Amino acid sequence: MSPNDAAPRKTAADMPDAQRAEFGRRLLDLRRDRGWTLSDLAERSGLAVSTISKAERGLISLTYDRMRQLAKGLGIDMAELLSAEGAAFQPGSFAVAPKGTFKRQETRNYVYEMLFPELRNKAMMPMLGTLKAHDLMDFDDFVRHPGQEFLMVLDGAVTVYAEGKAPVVLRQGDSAYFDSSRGHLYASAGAEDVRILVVCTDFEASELSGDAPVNGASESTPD
Amino acid sequence: MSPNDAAPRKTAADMPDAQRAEFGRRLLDLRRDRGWTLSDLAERSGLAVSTISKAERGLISLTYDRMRQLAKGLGIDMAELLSAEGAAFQPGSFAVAPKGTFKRQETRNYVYEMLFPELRNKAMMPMLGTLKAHDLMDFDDFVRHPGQEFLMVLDGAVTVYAEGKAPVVLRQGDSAYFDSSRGHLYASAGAEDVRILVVCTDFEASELSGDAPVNGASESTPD
DNA sequence: AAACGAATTTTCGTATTGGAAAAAATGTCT
DNA sequence: AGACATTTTTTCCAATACGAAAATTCGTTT
Repeated sequence: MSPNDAAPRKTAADMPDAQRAEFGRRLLDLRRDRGWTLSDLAERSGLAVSTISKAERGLISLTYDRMRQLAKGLGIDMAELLSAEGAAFQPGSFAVAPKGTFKRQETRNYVYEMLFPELRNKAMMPMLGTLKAHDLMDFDDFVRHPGQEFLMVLDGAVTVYAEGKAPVVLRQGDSAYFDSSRGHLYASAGAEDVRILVVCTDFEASELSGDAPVNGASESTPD
Repeated sequence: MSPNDAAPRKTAADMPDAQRAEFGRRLLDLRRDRGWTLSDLAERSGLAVSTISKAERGLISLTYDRMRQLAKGLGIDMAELLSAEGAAFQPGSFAVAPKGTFKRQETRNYVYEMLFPELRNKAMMPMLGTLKAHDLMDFDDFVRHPGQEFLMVLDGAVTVYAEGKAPVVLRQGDSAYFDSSRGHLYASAGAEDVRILVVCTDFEASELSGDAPVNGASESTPD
């Protein structure tokens, strides 16, 4: 392999801007919530003024050591510094989705009916799905995503394939719970369509960020 | 100020070794728990083998971007990557609960069927419940717990009371999603029993350990 | 013990972070 | 509006992160 063929180094510039920018905004908020200037935080944390400024604007990606210094200077722990990056789930939120109220979401193997798409930053992502009988699933690519997944069969029978395990058939009322970073795939197990409920955690917002219109409106009234 | 008086740049070498080393050990444990080589994790995360190796041994301080990549590759979120060694959901977990497989859990107002009680440290707590028709609910005490809650009506009609809101009636197939620290209560809305599925986040293990007295327990005990 | 493949560590060059100082922008007061 | 102080951003250079490849170590088989 000649030098020209070397894979380009993945640079910070290749990262999605949104995540770095969100962290920066959070850092800025934490500082301003305290009424501090960049100098104040610099003194308390031991970081340079310019470094903090650049981090707040998402221009640089801080190292672990620097983040520890910042957390200490802000009087918080690392989890808090990194938690709820961006907007948090709206306190007091209450939303209702009547049957048939969802946002359609297509993936390679499934069509999902996302519930409560208007609720930002949910810890859980509930969705309904129908698996057609005799659909050919693409077994070359198990689905994987960080977090955990709960499956309940509402109607029919589904075969659940989990990487490294024998397939298992679940029927109406049965459920499964698993680490969703493990490869997994669902398929109808019988002659009829299957109706399932899936609830996932830890979805990246960008994976579900489509702004398509909601099929019907659901009440969402924070008080 | 002469150049000799300039404050020396705080280098990574000046950081306490213990914290960086601790992070490195955690990263190593996370990888080994999965039975992965450095190459495996490198592939999944997009980081170089040598970078991961150096991070595990505390030789370098990873940037935020790189840590995000690692978390994604490991199938965990940032909080878990940075959390102190504590209880974690078992990587690769996969559990099936056939209909009727649950642990009974009684609270003041409800009797729940907890699903997957054997899975420790779940991000979600799925449970089924039956609300008896004509049950008298104790309206003096809304239920509250930190986190978020998803409700789906499997059969029948339920009235959902949320503090500060008008009651809303949900029927089979309807669902609700809300901040569970907001006071809430469910009651049968009709002449027949109601079957519901509830999935909660952020439960303290102690809240569901069954240690609480069945009747007479005060829901207003601060934690 | 030797051979071999796999896994990890080391090396070295490039890219990026990080800090100090200068420049620019912003805020306050008259 | 102008003067001045404060805050933030930009600039430039040194230090360190990072990746690819080479070297070393480790594990398995004969």
